Amino acid sequence: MASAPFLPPDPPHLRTGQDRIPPARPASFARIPSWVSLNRPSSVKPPHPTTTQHGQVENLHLVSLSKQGKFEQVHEFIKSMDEAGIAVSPSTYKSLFETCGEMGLLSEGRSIRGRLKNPPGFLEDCALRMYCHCGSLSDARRLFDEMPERSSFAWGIMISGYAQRGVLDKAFQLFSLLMDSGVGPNFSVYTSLLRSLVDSSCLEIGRQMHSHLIKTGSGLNASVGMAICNMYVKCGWLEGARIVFDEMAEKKAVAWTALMVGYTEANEQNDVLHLFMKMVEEGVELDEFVFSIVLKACAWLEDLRVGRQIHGHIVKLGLESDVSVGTPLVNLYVKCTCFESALLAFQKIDNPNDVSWSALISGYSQSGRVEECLKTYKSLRVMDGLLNSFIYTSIFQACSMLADINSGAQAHADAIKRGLISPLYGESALITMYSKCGNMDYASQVFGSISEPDTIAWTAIIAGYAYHGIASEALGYFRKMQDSGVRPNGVTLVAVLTACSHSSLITEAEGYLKSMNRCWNHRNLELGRIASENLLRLNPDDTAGYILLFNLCVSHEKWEEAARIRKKMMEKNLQKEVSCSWITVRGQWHRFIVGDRHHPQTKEIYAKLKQIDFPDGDSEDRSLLTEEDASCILPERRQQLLEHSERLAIAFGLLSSPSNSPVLIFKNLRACRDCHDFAKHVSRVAEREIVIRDSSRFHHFKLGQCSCGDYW
DNA sequence: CTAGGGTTAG
Repeated sequence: MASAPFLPPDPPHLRTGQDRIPPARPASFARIPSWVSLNRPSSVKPPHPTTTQHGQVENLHLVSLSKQGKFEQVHEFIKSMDEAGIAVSPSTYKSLFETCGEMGLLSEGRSIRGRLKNPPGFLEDCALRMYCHCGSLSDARRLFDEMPERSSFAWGIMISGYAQRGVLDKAFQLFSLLMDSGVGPNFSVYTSLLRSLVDSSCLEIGRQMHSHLIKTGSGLNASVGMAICNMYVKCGWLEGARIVFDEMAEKKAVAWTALMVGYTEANEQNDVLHLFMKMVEEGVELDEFVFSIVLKACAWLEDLRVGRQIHGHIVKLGLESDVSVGTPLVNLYVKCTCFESALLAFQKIDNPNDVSWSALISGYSQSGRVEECLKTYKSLRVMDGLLNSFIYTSIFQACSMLADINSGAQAHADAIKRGLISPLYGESALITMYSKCGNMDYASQVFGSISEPDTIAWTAIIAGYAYHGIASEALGYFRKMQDSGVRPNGVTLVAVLTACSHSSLITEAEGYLKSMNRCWNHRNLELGRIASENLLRLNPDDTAGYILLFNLCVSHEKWEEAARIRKKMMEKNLQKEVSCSWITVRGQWHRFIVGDRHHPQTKEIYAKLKQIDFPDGDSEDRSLLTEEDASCILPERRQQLLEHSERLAIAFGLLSSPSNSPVLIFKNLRACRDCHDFAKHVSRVAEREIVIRDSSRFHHFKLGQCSCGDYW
């Protein structure tokens, strides 16, 4: 082997069995694998035994090795070529530099550059580009400074190198040197400089570039115009972008899209729609980019009417199946809470990608279709490349709705293995998931792993402890948050107030809470009517607005008014959420609704309820009526009270779990007072710890007492 | 040279 310098030193994939390569013989073409000739420019004729020039095969082999990243072999092969007196050709060097640049192999690139004595100018440019691609601006600059003469390419490469890495001062310094040097700049210098101006801090220098271009008149072609417009968009100066845009001679869809992106980011969604209408009027050819951005604007505005019109346009153009159009369409319908339309739009997509799937999955979780959400996720797990960190964030959310620690922890572990936990987004969702599943240890572990928690992450952990009624921890985190300099928002304060309701550690917060409480305690019907009137004017379909007013009327014994409100809800087809409770026993789900008799152990469950023999509740305090309580006021509903879902779940829990373990129940709505009393009673007579997580918090019942202190 | 998906509470 060593005596055959032109042959691959180590081509294991060529060897079959004991097949050996004959020594000391020029390359056998039968043994040159097909990939040698791959990716050759068409101008280069494929080698042929009879017409091959000296060294051509070896050079080809070298290129091929480098493209496979086998640089150890590249060096060995170069050495053997040297020994055999075969030259490495300039085009091979060019290719080697390109590969090193693409793969970021700086030291390989350096050593190859080191072999060159007096290389031709174009090869120096290639080496320069290689250094820039590898991110070594110092190597690049050294080479640039040593060049006896610099082409306009070299200037462009060096300036772009600085610009792309955000070293703006050096980029512009060099640019002014170039202006003085007498070498005319090419367009790519301008566009790469403009492209490097990416935020509002660059606006001033961007304006200077713009005026320079106008003065010299050197670069006012379409692509430079586009670059200026984009620069102004990124720098947040939409007026400037608009002026440049209006002056463009020929406006293709790209230019419109760039400006629309600016408007969406500035949250000027109506301007996006106006631009779109103008495009349609002017007959601009619409592409998938235009639709994706205009659909995003509709989603923001939750404007279903316009959204459906645009959908119609998309269908006419036959773009419905395009993944770039179909995906934002799915999202539009999700945001407008039209889940059926979202699903239909998804089904029309030809090749849904991970973004499409994440739009669908987040739609499932946002519309509470938790089981479909998890089912879809599981089906994606066995496919390649369709899961991403967005999907996992939605999955964590779904698991917190289910309060299913098993699925949740599994998804968490899975996401860790795949490296798909999104910083802050996924982490905050995990904190909430573990909190809602009742495991504050895990929740705080996740929080502790975040290097720089933002407002939302802090809020998530505070809300978690508040949810569990552990005020001291919640307030401790709130103090730490303030110390860290992260600003709380309205949501944070709601969480803090929730925590405060069990503590007088922050007198101000307590006072605030008390003042809010007094309004409810006064049971001011007149004020309540005005408030709900306004609330319902904002959103006529808001169930909570009706329910609150209904409860208020009930507490004032205004039965007829209460009935009218109910009737109105029925007319508008607004349904209150069906109350249900669930429990997991040995990994199995058991779900109950009021008066449920579907469970296979129904007989035993009702027998157990009877055995507990809790007296029919007659709570005199109607100020804390929940939605369910209110319906219990009506005599025919009173019987139902005895069969509320959480009672069924508790009874089943007592029957089916070991007598020394706590019974953990989940409920989708707030616990009613009678059932709360029932749970206290059970915890005393059965001497069992009972934990109920309702829609607002955790309740830990022990020996007739509840951790919530009867406040929830 | 332009696009689409996800986080906290009541």
